[in-house]
Amino acid sequence: MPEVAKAPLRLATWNVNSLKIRLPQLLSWLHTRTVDIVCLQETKLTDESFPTQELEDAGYQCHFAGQKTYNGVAILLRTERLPAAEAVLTALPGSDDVQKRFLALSTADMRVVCAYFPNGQAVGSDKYRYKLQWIETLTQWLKGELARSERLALLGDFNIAPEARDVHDPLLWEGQVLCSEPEREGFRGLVALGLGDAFRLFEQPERSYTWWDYREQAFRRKMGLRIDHILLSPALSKICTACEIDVELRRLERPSDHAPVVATLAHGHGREAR
DNA sequence: ATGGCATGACAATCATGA
Repeated sequence: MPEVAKAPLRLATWNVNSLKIRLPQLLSWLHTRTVDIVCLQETKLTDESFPTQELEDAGYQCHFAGQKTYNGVAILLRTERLPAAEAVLTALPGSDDVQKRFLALSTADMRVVCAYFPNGQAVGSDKYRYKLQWIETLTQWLKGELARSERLALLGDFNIAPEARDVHDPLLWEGQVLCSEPEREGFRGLVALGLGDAFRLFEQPERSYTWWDYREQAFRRKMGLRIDHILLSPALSKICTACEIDVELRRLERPSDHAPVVATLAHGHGREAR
């Protein structure tokens, strides 16, 4: 049966490294790109200081889970396009984590999960063990969530470069944090739930990365890692028509060290025929 | 030599990031 054509739905994830500093860039980006769902990490803002008014004025409904100084996540929903969020979760169930790294909500018959994975600091450290445990808890929760929601998207800063081609110098990074085998196993565990790496659904340029160190002119020298990802359940992978990294934001004055990743879905609310 | 930036908290450096 014929289906009414709808404008594509665009989902994005961006580690802003301080929303206070990056708000002008975010507003300008939202103004020039059409993105419907925006997941942000490292807002570094308490909920009281979240720039709700500015973002509502820009046409977005705001959901956030923040804390002072570190971490902090948010999901922006384009009001004109999307119904109000439901079933909002501001903490990862099964975790007693005080760090604000997780936010989930439902809109347009879709479960959207925004995640800021722990960095891990160094292989073998306490923070590394915390990272692996956090990934395990997320994976277990997602397993149940996928049983309930056919249409699910996991977006965020995973702090994992899944494969050698996601690393500018695989030998230099071999076994290091962000690239170690246990972390990559964690990533593959998420994929094993049925989640597809939207970026790898398509042919991509070589040396595609989402993070470059502020030091050593790493961006200019293409010394990056692909650690920010959009993972889609099978029903969403099927309607995903594009996924790209918006490197232009890394070129700006006073940039975040991460660039956004944007995925396009062929239609928004339309259910797949059954 | 393990830093080099950047950010926030805080008031000279220090924790953290990746």
